[in-house]
Amino acid sequence: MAEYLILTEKKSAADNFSKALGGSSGNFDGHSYQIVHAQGHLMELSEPKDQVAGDLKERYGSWDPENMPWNLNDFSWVKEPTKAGNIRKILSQIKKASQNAQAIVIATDNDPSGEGELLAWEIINEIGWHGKVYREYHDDETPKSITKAMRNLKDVSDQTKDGDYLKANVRSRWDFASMQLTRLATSYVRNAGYYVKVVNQGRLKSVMLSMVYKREQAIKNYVKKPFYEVKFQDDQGHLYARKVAKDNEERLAQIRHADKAQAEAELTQYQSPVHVKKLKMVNKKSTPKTLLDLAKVDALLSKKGYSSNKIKNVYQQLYEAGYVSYPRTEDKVITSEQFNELVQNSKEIALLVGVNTQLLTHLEPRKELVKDSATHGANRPGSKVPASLDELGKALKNQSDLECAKDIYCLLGKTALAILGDDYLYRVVTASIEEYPAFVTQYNVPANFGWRQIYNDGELPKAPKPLGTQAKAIVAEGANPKPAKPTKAWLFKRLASYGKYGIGTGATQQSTMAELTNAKSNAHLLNDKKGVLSLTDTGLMSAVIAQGTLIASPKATEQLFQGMDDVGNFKLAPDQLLSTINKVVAHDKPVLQKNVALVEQSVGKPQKKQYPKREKVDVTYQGKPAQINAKWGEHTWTADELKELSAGNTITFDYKKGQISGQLGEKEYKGHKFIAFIPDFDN
DNA sequence: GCAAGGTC
Repeated sequence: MAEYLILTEKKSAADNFSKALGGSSGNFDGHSYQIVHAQGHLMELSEPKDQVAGDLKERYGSWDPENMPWNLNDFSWVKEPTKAGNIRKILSQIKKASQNAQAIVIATDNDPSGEGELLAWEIINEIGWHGKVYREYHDDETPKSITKAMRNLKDVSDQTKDGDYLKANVRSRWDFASMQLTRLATSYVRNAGYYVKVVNQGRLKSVMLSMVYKREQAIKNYVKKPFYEVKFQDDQGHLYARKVAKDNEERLAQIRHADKAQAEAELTQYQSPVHVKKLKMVNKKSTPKTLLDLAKVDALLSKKGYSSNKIKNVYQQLYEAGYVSYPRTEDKVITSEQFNELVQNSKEIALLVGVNTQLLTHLEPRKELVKDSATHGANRPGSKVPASLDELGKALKNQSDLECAKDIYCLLGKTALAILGDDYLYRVVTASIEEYPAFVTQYNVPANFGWRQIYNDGELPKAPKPLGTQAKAIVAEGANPKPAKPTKAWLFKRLASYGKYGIGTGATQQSTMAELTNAKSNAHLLNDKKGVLSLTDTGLMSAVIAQGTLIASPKATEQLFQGMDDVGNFKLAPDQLLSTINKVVAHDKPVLQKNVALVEQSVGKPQKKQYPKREKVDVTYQGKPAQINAKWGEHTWTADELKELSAGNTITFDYKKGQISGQLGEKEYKGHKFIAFIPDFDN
């Protein structure tokens, strides 16, 4: 009988706890223990209609705008196990193990969002545990950190006083309540006559779509404004120009002439040719960049044409086989242990990914990349190094993903090995025109490529020509820059760097990107062509209808997260923060309604035949011939199923993540009676 | 059918 039941977030964490404490059960520091693990969140909030009293079910099941905003006091906030296959089994295992324990130790990921506390308390509440609960706070999953944390347990038995739980819990309710905006947007667009599945809105999705939309508009509205500027050009081609700060419009207007003739007039004021004067040459160096996160891997490999969905799935399979490190890390650095492992495996990895081992010379950890604390460490090759790249196929369900797996491994290998390369050394040359010192030029001369020979995003810079001796005044043509096309790399960067908190976690950004760009998803709102994004028709509707709303503003997340900090510090009551979503819905509802008119401007009038006529098949119901839809949702009836249904039998078939049972019956819609498949859950 | 957050 174990005294402590140690609950970790996932299997890999349970394995690391087991290593640190000396087994999946045993004795540590005078206490007997047993380790169990969750699998991320095991519970999720029930459907809105299942959280309210009987007479309110219709209202909260409805997508009709007249039923919103919701009154959040109507909600019970009851949760149920998630739909994934083995969740109930995991829950019952944890419950069973808890029956022998004197206390539960929350040992989930220790992250400031409080998500680890939330998913632990969801489980603790679900199994009906009312005993002692402790929290340990590990910085990373090394034995040293885990044992240290396990010696410093905090009693958190009262969950209403666990600030981390409170903040994450209110976050989850706020986000859940934000689904009203999807219902509103979808209903308004449908009521205007458009055929759409769902017009998604949320504080992450809407912001992503809005960013792409605004960039698309900026490209569409771009008007090239050429300007003419006097510069000097030396006999080696280097250009000398006057330095002006970008925001110094007054000075820019003096130098950049809209009229070519003005520039030509200015040109005559200068003598030409003139002399080049070298001002200085400074030695500089740059160290390897930080390692990758999943969003960066996604953005870089999308250039090769892989979808976000494929990268997510293939990466996960490589992780499960031990070939790559944990995918959904927030870390951009690694620990010394992780660094040592990389050094040990470096030659093998280099041979696999095609890096010259002689370049691996910097075996001392650089302090900006190797820190004392990092939970999973940045994305990099795993502990298990394959004997060949083809061996990665063993990890894959589908061998056609092998090329993608190899590209992921090579990218991770090269970026990780780059931190074992020398500094990149270069010289910065500055020169000016002797007669007109305001005209300057500056360029870099690479001296030693160092780590950039191991990994460089794009081509290595070429050595520039030497400085010339003489220069001539010329009229150079320039223009206001055309906005670049929106790409995944651009979007990820904007999301991550917004405000104090960023918008969405790296892992959620990548999985949301995968959802939005997946043609099979209900939320297929973005097209992806080698990493270049564009809005689908529904995506455009979603973005257009959300203009001017709070949900599409990054400030919504910023204020929510600021409020979460206050909830975590007990400066703000959770319900106070939750009520801010009511204000968002109240503000956004009329904006969405008004914006429907803009949808017509951008995608045109709805076509007349909106809802495709469904294909019918013949059945028999109570001895009489009838017709039903050939498909139920995404399921097409087989001949056998139709036979069974016609015989009046109940059939069961696999559907999405579960099974559906039901039989034929009568249905009524708008006064019209017909025969249809009635699933059991409708009764 | 809906959110965003975990996870396989």
